[in-house]
Amino acid sequence: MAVAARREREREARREAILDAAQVLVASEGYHGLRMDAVAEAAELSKGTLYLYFENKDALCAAVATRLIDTLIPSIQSRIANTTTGLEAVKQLLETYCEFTHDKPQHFRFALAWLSAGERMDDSTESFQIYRGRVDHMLSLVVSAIVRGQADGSIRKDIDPLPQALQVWTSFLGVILVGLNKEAMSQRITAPVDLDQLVPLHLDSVVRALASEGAS
Amino acid sequence: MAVAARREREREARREAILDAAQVLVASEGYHGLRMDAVAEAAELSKGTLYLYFENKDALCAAVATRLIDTLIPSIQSRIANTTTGLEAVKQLLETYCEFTHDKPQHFRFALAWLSAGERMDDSTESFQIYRGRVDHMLSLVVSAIVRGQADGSIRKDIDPLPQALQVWTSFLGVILVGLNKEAMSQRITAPVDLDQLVPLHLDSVVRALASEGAS
DNA sequence: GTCAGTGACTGACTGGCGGTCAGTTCAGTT
DNA sequence: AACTGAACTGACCGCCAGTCAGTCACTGAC
Repeated sequence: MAVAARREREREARREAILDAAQVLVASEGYHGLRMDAVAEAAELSKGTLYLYFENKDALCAAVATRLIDTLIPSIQSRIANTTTGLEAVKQLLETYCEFTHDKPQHFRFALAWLSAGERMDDSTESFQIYRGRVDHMLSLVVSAIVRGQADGSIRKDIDPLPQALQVWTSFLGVILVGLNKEAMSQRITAPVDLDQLVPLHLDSVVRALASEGAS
Repeated sequence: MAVAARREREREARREAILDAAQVLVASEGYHGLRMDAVAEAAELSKGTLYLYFENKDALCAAVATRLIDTLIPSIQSRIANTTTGLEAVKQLLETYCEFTHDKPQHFRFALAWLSAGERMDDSTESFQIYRGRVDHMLSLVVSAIVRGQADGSIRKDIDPLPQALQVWTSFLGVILVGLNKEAMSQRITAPVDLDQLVPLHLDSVVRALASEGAS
């Protein structure tokens, strides 16, 4: 039955088409602005069809986020490969992360910040489990960079890599979250601050906190 | 006309009653779980009446958040007053902040994290402007602690207080955000990490990054 | 060639919720 | 007693995620 194989391919193509449509819309409208009707319209399908491919809106969003992270991880890995110390690797990792968020702010605000969203989100779907796997993977990159830094002496040895990696990650998240929606933030904070300088500032803080005493 | 004065008091009391009801509900249901019908029910009013006191749901939420922050600020100020250095003040400030979030996680997750919410929120209401004022105030406490630390030598002099205060604040936000909903996070991250240790870890990082070279 | 089976797709519909507004109530005024 | 207006009400509206009974196109068996 070559038919079944073709059907499978076609199905996968449809799924990708839906993801394409959703990705464009999520960038322009944000998560809450994303309408399933609009996705259906953009994908030239009826709304009901979307639900044959994704359990619900959150599952669709998780799949979009997963695809986005999948473009980020290889970049990070290649950047890390060219570093001489673990501390440098952490720095490169975060910088790559930043460049991506700078390129496609809406996408990554969504893909990464979503994780920390306080509000209810359906995390029971298969799509979400896959997304979770990607996040775990990114976190593991931070952990191994720290471990490597401890081995080569660039990072303090009195820290526990896993919790520290989470600290680095989550604090970065906060900075990115605020830095990404400058327009809204400048409405919400009176202080005349250029939010673009926030990220390098934080990067510097993280490096200072991780570096071994003697390191430059 | 003593009548007008009494009316004004009664009106204020109603407003407070609505806020009481909303505060309880926002703690148990979160922002998205908060239903205006439920608030009306809890306040023993009809839904329409809520809109005589608050322009919309976001304005109501901003007012709740403002009240919560108003309980936090005095505590922070008294804690700061008893410190010997600016660096110590920053530390105490963040710790106080933490204790409050630990006591009433749902409340402060809402009150503080809300600011950084990526999603659209009506920030045009008067209630929101007042809320914004409180956030500015909290931020200014961080700024002055840093300035003080630079004066007394406990904090590095090569940093710009305002952006650095924002960096401290926003990175803390990220950590708090994740740390607060441990249950959900443990669903979203496979790593076996005790999220409670995240906050002290971050506190330590912040202090290390701010401290002048020679300081202990 | 036909026809029953199968999977893809559709769009009208439901239910939940934020927000509205014409109408009711009643303390206070004249 | 008649009037005024502020407080309050709840039925109603529009929007949107999610559903489901029904249609359509293709396939493989006979």
